[in-house]
Amino acid sequence: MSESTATTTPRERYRRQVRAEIKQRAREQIAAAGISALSLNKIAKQMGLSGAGLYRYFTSRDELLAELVRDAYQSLVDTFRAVAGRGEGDIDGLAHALRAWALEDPQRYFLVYGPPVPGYRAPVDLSLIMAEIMSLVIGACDVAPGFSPGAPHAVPPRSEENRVPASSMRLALAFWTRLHGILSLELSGHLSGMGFDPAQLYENELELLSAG
Amino acid sequence: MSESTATTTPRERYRRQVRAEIKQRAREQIAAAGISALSLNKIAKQMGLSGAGLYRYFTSRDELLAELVRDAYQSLVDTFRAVAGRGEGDIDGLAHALRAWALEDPQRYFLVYGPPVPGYRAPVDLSLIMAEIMSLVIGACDVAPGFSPGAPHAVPPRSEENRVPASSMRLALAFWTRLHGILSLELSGHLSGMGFDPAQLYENELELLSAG
DNA sequence: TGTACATCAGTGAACGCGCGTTCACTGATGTAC
DNA sequence: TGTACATCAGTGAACGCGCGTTCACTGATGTAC
Repeated sequence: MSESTATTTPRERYRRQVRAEIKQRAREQIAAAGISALSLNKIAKQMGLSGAGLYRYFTSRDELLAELVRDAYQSLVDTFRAVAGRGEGDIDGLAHALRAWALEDPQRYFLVYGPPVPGYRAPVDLSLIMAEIMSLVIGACDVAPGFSPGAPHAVPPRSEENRVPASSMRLALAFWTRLHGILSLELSGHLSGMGFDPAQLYENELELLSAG
Repeated sequence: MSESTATTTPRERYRRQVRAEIKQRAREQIAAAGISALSLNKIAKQMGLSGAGLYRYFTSRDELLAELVRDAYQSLVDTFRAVAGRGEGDIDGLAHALRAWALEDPQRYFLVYGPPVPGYRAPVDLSLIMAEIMSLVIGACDVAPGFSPGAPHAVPPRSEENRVPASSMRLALAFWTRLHGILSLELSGHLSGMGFDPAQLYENELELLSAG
């Protein structure tokens, strides 16, 4: 009645809702048994739909999978943006957000940083999201205290063409590779049973990065 | 005739040869399209066998896959052993061997360090191999020059019970996580197109590790 | 050296299965006048 | 408010496919005496 301010019709709302539920079930399947276990028919069955019904919402399994990957990227950039918006977009803030994001859903992490399907080409908008992620990281490293992780003859990226100082770029790379090193080993189970806490290891590396 | 010194019968030799070829084709399939593309029937077809014929050599697809994983682990420990045997088993030697091993066959790398199948339990002998790999790394870090990657309140593994100094352990962990960080990002394509050379980045981190 | 038997590689047909996807359709919901 | 039409969610049957795996079998290779 007086809810004419809604920009979406009931049908649109319903559609979005069903799409969301499909993706949710898909994520659960992937979390439970890996990407190859993703099955449209199983999702339909879980939702009480016929298998064919799903094709009202996704034109193919590949499209669904592509959207899951997209969402995974998007959720990381959203997380980083939120942290930055709260004024906590420094090295520490981003690092803790990254770890929380990774642990919250390991399969989502691997959707982004796991082994690529050989021959798969990431669409352009994904590259843009990745670029934004990196630029947030570089921004955090830009205002960080002096840090020199490189040896004298280190070869940083040629940065004369953009305005990122070489030292910031080096710090950003160290940030990114070191933290992902811990996360990827931890999430693939290669740090467990070694008698120490991965979280502490993470904090260790983080302190080194924050205050060279 | 006079070749009675051979400990293997011709049949055994042939068997080993065919098994090796099956595994080789399997590796090629995985390298070309990922683990899920591994198909016994396709392998058989490639070799001019009927699909059923393969079951003389592997009792199931899972057994084949398990052997590939085993071989992957084994090839890394063999590589490390060889380097150590040549007297180059220091931090530098192991690091370069690790990188060469990873780049030589990225899918093999992911077989070991990629996303685990949720619910899969590694057999005991794999744990032993992993332990040997880590002990070679720790050994290299043991004789390395003084290094303190940890902040004052770092929490290294409790090492009173074994004989690995805490500082060696800390160095070994930094070695392992930092190098894998670069490798896993590089192999999943997340360092490309950023205008710098991953190999140089690797050398940078390595120098930091070798000479704190 | 020759014969009798056991071992083993490999075949071909068949199994059930679950998959993604298409198609013609029904019935409910929304829209225009 | 009522009628005529268009839109769209969802069904059910069917498609071809490739998969892993089993089974009874043939024929070649090795072994024992």
